[in-house]
Amino acid sequence: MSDRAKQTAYLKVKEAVMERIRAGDWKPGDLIPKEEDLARDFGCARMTANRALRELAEEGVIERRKRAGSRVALQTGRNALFEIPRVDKEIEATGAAYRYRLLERKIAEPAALARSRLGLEPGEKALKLVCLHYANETPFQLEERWINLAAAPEAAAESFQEINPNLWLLERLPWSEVEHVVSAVNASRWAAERLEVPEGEALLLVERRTWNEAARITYARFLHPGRFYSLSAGGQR
Amino acid sequence: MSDRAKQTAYLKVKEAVMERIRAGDWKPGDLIPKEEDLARDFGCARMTANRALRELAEEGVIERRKRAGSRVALQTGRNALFEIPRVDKEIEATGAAYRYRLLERKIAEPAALARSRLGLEPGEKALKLVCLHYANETPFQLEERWINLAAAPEAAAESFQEINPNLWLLERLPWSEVEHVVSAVNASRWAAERLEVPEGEALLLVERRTWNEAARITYARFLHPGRFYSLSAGGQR
DNA sequence: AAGTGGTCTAGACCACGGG
DNA sequence: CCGTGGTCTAGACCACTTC
Repeated sequence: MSDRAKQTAYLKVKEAVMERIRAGDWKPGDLIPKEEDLARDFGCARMTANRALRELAEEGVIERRKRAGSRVALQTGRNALFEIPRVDKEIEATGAAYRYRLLERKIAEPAALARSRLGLEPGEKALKLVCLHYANETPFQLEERWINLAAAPEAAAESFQEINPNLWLLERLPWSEVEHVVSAVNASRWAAERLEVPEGEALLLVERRTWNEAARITYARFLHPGRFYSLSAGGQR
Repeated sequence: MSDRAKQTAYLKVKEAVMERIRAGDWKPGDLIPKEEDLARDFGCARMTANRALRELAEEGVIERRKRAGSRVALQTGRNALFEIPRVDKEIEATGAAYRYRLLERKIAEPAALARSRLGLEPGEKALKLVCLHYANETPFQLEERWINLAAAPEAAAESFQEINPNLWLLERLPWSEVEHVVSAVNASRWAAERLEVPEGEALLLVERRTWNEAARITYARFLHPGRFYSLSAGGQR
């Protein structure tokens, strides 16, 4: 079940809020009490309530906006278990400097594979982006991404010169479903040149599809040279 | 590009610490200044420095222990959460026939890498197994596994001719922690022959470590040709 | 035993953004 | 405009761990 260790005050608040959400007292989209009220109710300082809510927001349980207050996140799913990896954070977590570069941007009809992943009809167009993510000036990830303009029309107006597509999407479109497929491929000449590895080198390919109730949002292929992912899971449940 | 937003004090501290780490001033294992000192140096409150260090610890950049101080994390790469393990029986789930074959079984001292994964001292021995898993008579997975005999002494009496090590372990030893590391490698001649693929073919390598409160149990390397993993995540929990 | 992180408080000012 | 979150402070006590 959940933590019974209600020793620290901010955890008490956090657990209590989660409990109300779990119980259905506060449903997705509902406004929850503001920090000040929570602090009063729990007899703690506002900073304590703040930390509880901040962590819940980081975990995706609630969404917060100034002036508008905190609401239970719409996506029923807990991002706590399945978070979308963020390249920039992963890289910075290793102590390396993160750099992003856009290689290509065009609006075109996707090839058959990408088209089916996005659920588009033949003839429909989408936004294609190709970009490179560097860790300390070394290519770390080559990204090939299609964005469904029907789901994210604002993308057509974004240059993606400065912000990476993943961040841009995360900030704008809530997803409710994600699928990852991981495989290994030999580097094509095209990929090898960009990743600065020998042709034929084994690359880790991660394909990701994201969608919500309304539409398929994006399909992306990430290519990584060498070692990459570390998935860890504790033994609960 | 990293954050230019040095507006907030705790981010200033965080960035500054990361910068020192990146620059190599503070190397993995090094002690970094304590909160109090950082607060003084940056002219902020200790809670502000605390938040900076707390976030760095959450991101895996540093490790903190009471009384012992904060150190630059030793492990350079990790992060990115995914899902919990999967079962080998998924071959059957695809409708293919599953077959298992033991290729090798011996008790020996593991090489350095495996030894450290199992947490053994030089000279200690462990049980090594090599086996192949087939889907419809096609090699699907090549498994190289070390079992810590201190944690699972019964394994020494099991032939593993008929039952695959994963199942055997699952039925006997409850694990509380699992770690997976996924990467891509080019097929060595040895692996290529057994998997019946060309040498140099890109293979998906999954390393798995399993342990419980008492001891490290097993370390396994799984090699897969071609496509392999499919993780999907909706909302649950 | 003592030093360090972990947390807490009761105030405060600011910035963003909904109304 | 003005309420809400975002952050900050200058103290404080506690808990854990190493010494």
